[in-house]
Amino acid sequence: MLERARRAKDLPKSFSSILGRFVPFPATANISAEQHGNGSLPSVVNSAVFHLETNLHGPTTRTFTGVPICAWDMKSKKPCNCTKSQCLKLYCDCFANGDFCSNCNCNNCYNNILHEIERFQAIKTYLDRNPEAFQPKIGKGKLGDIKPRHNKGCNCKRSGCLKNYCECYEAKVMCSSICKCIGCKNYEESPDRQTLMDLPHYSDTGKIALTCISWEVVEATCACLLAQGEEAEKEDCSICLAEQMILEEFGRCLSQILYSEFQSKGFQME
DNA sequence: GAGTTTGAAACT
DNA sequence: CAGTTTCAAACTC
Repeated sequence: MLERARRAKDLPKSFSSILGRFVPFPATANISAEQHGNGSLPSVVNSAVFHLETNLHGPTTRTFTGVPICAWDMKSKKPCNCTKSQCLKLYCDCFANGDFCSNCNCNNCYNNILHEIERFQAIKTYLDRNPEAFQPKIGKGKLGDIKPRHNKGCNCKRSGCLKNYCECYEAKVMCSSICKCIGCKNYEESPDRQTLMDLPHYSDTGKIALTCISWEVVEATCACLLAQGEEAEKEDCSICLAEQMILEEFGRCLSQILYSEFQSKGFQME
């Protein structure tokens, strides 16, 4: 995989920029609407990447544990139910996480490849307003802090920050000094919080946290996919075949990633 | 499943 | 920047 990645490093910059879509925001957002719409990007790669994004639900920066250890989450993306936002506002979780909508229950959805111009325009609008609009909400906290915290803090008034209405609680992080919540019970020594934590549903049983997907691994994977896309173009393959080749390459990369992960955790692989 | 509550996002 | 409205998710019944 690394050797393939090294070869792919020599690819033209435009390829790399479009595959930036394969890594989470804000890298995705670096592509302007003009760049995207000029038709110079390889449609084969473009379309395959879209399929990867929509069918595999990755990448996403939101993790169930609230600790964005890696960009990809094993958990499937939760479908949204937007009715009025066209899924192009931050109300929409899919859009806010940098995902396309897929298998959602939304109405009049524009958060898909069919409306990419509108989608990119919306992204651009938000980034102009706030360059960190698509950054993960849970960050590491102040320099030197070990524990993660909500980057903006919450403003809860009635939930005591012990219900999923609260973004801190939902992300399983403590409220911090930047929160403006009233009647907060979401702090380390809180007896109410302790009671909730003792309930069985709180713990994430059966989940596998991927810790091995570093940026280097993501980059290497993207490089492999690019190499495959380029090869497909060189051989003048049909779009369908090219997509298949890229997807198969992705499968191989994924296998290797999971293999390394399981090995590092001491699981026996068949 | 329908209705209510909640708080973030958007708007004024 | 503060107050209000809109929105979608969480929650309750």
